[in-house]
Amino acid sequence: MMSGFDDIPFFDEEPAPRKQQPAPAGIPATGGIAARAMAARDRAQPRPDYLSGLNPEQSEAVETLDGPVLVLAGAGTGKTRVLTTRIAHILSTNRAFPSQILAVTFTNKAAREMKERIGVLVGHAVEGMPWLGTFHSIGVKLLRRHAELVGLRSDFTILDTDDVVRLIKQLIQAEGIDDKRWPAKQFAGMIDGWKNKGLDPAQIPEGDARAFANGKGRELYAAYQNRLLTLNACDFGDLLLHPIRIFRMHADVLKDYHDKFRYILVDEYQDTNTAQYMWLRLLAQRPKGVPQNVCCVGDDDQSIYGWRGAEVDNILRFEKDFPGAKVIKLERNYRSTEHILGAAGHLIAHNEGRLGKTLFTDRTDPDDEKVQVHAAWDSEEEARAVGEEIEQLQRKSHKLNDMAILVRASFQMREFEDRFVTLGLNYRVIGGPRFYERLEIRDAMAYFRLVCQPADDLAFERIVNTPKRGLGDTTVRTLHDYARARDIPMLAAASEIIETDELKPKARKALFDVVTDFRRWQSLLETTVHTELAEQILDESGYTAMWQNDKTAEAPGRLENLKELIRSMEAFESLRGFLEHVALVMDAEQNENLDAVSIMTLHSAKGLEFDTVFLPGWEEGLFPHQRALDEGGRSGLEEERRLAYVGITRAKHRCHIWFVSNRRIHGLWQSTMPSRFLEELPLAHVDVAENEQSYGGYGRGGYGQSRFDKADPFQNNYSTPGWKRAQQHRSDATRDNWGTRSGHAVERIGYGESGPRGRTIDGELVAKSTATEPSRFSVGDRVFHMKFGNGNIAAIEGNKLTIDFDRAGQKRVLDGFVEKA
DNA sequence: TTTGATGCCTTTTTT
DNA sequence: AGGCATCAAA
Repeated sequence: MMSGFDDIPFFDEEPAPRKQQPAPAGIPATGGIAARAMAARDRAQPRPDYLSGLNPEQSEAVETLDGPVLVLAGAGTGKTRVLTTRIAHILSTNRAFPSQILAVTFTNKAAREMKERIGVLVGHAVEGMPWLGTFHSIGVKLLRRHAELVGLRSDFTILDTDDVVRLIKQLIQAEGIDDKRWPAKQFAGMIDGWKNKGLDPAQIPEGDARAFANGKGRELYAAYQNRLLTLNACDFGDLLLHPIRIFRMHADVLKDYHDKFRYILVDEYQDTNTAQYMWLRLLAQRPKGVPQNVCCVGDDDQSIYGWRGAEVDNILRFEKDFPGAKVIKLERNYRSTEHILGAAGHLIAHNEGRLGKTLFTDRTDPDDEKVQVHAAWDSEEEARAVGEEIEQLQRKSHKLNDMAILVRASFQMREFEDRFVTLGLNYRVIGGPRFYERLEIRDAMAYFRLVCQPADDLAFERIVNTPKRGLGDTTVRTLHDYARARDIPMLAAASEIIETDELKPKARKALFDVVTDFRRWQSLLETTVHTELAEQILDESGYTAMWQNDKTAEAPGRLENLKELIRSMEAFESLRGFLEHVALVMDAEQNENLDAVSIMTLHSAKGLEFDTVFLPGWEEGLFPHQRALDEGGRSGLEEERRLAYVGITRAKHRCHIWFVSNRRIHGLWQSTMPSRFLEELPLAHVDVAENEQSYGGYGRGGYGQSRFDKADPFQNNYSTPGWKRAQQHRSDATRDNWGTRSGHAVERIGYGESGPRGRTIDGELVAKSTATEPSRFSVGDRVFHMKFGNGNIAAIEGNKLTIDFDRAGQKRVLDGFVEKA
């Protein structure tokens, strides 16, 4: 949305067209004679090693150092290489010191990777780059320096989502608002949304403000911000917003950073939200005539985070924001086969409002496989068949590490996991529950936080009665009120209140012990090695013992995690340093060295590549997701399509797409239609894979007429009444009409003899949601099926029957297709 | 405090 | 459907 920027005075100032002007002192001359001289010097010298091997566009992106540059880097076009080489180039031409480069990424992973790769190019110099990091980590660094300008102390705490929700809940209750009707979590989401847009409580739209808690939205938001200040705390959004405030209100501070950052680079620019954009504009802005050496790299076709506030618009209007910007497109792809690029390119061409790139590759290998589209009866069969293919590849000595299953929604993962467990296939789920989000880790962290930052009331409340110390709600409430009345932190309140007789003797004693413990730990903070102190805290507090005495199945794992936590502290110098790391880096490294298939969502796959990629679940309603359609309309659909594009372009050599005709969603069996994206794939690069083993020998005419003898399953599915109806709403007939093809069956890289028992076809999309009705059959019944003949029912699941057919073997069919024999 | 019941939600995720 | 979280009651 456009909200926000236009009323920011600072941005209204149109930068003048760039013209040659003497550079102010302290900034290297970048135009005119000096520049030409430098360019001449550069030419005179042999091209440095790191520049060789770049294609012309990449070179241009690396060597255009003056003025704004937008690099539109398609998938697999060497984006990271350009970024890292550009930095190396800046450093080795002495344009700037390492500390004068601001390089921003979105994730810690990306930052880490960039640092490593720059290290390879320039060696130790990378260590002198303190301003390479995520928006948030750089934000923290800025804020620690200037905290007092926004009313914080520099040792402020960073709250994570969980803390924020609990805090908001308290505020809602304090206002006397029903927290059932107005969930804290929802409000936390709203605040997050506002902060993504860079809005203060005073700036939020009236409508938004009224939408929550009978119009108290604005007051609550303001109360929340106040509470954060008293707690000396920040949420993630503040890590961006506070620096923005500081830059706006203190021109001298901003000027310092303008002088400092000679070069600014931003990765994944298409993912920036409004707040990040404002932050960046403030830093990149220069006095008129001074070049804005800002280089943003991104791909509008890979913008998949609109739902969390990313503004594709930021990348689309770069040239307006930075007049005179040079736009460089990287379209030469080094990752995928022509078929994969062809399929992806054709798909994404259905989006409007693109900057327009077409990936190409020189490689043409007749052996390259087209993108394969497969059909399956249901998700179970889908998982089984994918498992088969993986084993097949494995037998041809492909590494599991080179394969990935990319799903739209995480509930799809389970089916694959189940199957792989059965097969004994190693797999790795990426993006599951995070280490630092585990209960025991958060508890332990709360102890550490409170030792380092006694004002951290959230931490205090979290652990004051963990393990159980008889300090229940009543006591905590009393303490809370006491602290609030005097405007002091709860730990401080605790040490006061135990001197009084406000509490019952039992609670008083327990609280006394807690206070004493924390005093002792605090006194050890400077003198004891932090890992030892941490261990000591967990032991003396009784926290370790609590889990040791716990006989539930998870307890040993939790203890193990605590050990792991202590171990991971070793890499840090102090408890404080560790806390900061955890606040910002919520992920823990996974165990590498294991050959395993990766299972993850399409979102978490961005930036990765695999030899073989499986894309299951391409069905209307799931992908594109119904909710994206309902809530996002056309742009929602386009974002889904970009997601599909991201999925396909992850593949280097093989890309296998699946759809099923029946899927269980929220416990109900639903018949599904193939995704419209399938229809948007170009015939030239896609094959419809047909399982040669389909029901044990159809095709040899074993079981009478099957419509599949005449046409592929797509024609069947696609000529369903429902599908046709769906088509009518689409204006232009699609260019790729599967229906024009007849009888095409792709030679599968075969399922061997041990392959799946065969696809139960029956594409008729008539499977009504009959699952709730009791089946009219029972196990053991003798039944007749039009195609498979006679058989006995082996099992019943809702309206799905597993039947042992006399001639066709075991199949699963819908009960609508059989009758009692 | 622990247990049992009830109600709710169910796309994607970073920091 | 089912899993989880929260809530009320013992």
